[in-house]
Amino acid sequence: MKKNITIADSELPIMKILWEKGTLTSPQIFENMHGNKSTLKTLLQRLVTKGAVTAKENTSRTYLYTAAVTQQEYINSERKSFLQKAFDGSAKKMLLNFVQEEKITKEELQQLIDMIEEG
Amino acid sequence: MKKNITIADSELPIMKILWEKGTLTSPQIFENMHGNKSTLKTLLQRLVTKGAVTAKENTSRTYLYTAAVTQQEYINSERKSFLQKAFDGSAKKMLLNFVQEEKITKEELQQLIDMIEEG
DNA sequence: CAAACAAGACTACAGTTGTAATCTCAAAAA
DNA sequence: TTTTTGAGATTACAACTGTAGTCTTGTTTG
Repeated sequence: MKKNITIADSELPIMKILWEKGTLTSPQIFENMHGNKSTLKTLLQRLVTKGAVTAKENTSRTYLYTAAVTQQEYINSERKSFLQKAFDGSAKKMLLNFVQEEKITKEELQQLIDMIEEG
Repeated sequence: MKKNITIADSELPIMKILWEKGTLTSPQIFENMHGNKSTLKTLLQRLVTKGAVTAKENTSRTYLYTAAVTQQEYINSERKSFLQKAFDGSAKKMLLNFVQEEKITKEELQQLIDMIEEG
């Protein structure tokens, strides 16, 4: 059974950097970010503990950090959770709602259809 | 400034019943649900404390509960949060992802366009 | 009226989250 | 070599969550 790794909102910025840049040392991660260093260290630590990020020994006393959960896995998990909570799991209901709330235009829908047809 | 009321996952089933049925007593809420009664009481209590549900005195010692946050408000809040976390706030990116992941078909997109055109 | 019932109030408790300070100690700098 | 630095480890702590038990007391039942 695969354990369900949850990425907290505060931890997400770190994941985004790792998804974008690949493998980095902690200073490299942090220089791409704002916020209190101590807090960031804690969040990175937690991600490692959870298994969302792997830490491979680099020089003694430092590590190279890499995302162990892919962005698509994260998105899939968030999508499922969102659809379930707000639309009983139905992507169709959601779409309808987005259209009604005007978060999506007819033009955008048409572009997608065109995209699909082009393959 | 409006306070940001957060509805926890465990509390959502109660909200869903209130959204569906309107105003109910706690026994009426609970008879529509599964789960430990004591836990449900706690969750209902928390919803009242948060202001997500209002409790109007009924007979002495009992209340009538009503959702104070609408389902659409909840959905909007979840939508914003989901789009932000997974797609930098872009509904378009999300749609593209759904199409790629085959959560939405060309036919469904076409139906929506037709719906918009009919008004 | 006495006993049982139960809605709501109060208490409990561990895990997660957001936020951050302090401690350790090897490596870099002076 | 002595000092400084800083990555990582450890500790802190309150709010929120998930889950559930106990206490109070008015109401219902026998």
